[in-house]
Amino acid sequence: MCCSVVTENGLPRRLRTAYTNTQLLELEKEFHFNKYLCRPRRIEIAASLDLTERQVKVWFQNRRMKHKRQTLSKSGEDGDSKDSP
Amino acid sequence: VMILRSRFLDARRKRRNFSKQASEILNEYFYSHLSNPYPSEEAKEELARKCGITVSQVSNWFGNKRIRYKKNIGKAQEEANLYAAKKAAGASPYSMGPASQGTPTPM
DNA sequence: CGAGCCGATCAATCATAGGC
DNA sequence: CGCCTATGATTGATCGGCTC
Repeated sequence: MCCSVVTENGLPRRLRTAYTNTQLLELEKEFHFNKYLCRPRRIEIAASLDLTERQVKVWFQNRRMKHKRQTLSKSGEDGDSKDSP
Repeated sequence: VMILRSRFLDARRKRRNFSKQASEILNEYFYSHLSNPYPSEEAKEELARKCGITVSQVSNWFGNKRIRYKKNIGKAQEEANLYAAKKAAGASPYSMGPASQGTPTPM
């Protein structure tokens, strides 16, 4: 539905749309504001960035996962024996 | 598409290939579990320790390996399979004991 | 019953390392 | 030295399972 599963010859082909820097910048900005979006806000953002609600929803989910992972690695490693910038 | 991809200079991908030993360990596990190359979280942690890399890196490695292996099948993959099977038989890697990680032989 | 979230994975792509 | 392939990392999107 969202991404044309181009069945050019019977082979499903999902396309990974490349978001523009502007879209990513706005999404990041919003994410810093809230980690979770309410429906109205999602609709608003989707419209302003020309993305579907689903894409915005998925972007936030992936972003949360990424955030969790980064947080985990930063505090997850105890007195390891490594550098420290 | 070439003008807008700097990604604000992501401090990304300053990668370094894994050590030969780490690759050996990962490949041995992969080929000895070809029917289900999906290590559990615990197995990933153990592999990560043995390889001296992070669990995320282990996940990345398996993700890449599965896809790239699938994209070949019938190539040197067969050979790699034999190579791994031979090693598994010759040496005594793991092949079990997910909970018993007593790894007295780091190499 | 359906919507959103999480965790894992897929799949395509980016960017660099390494071999020739 | 440049070119080409191998390889690690990133990320848009999907899948199954769970919660509400």
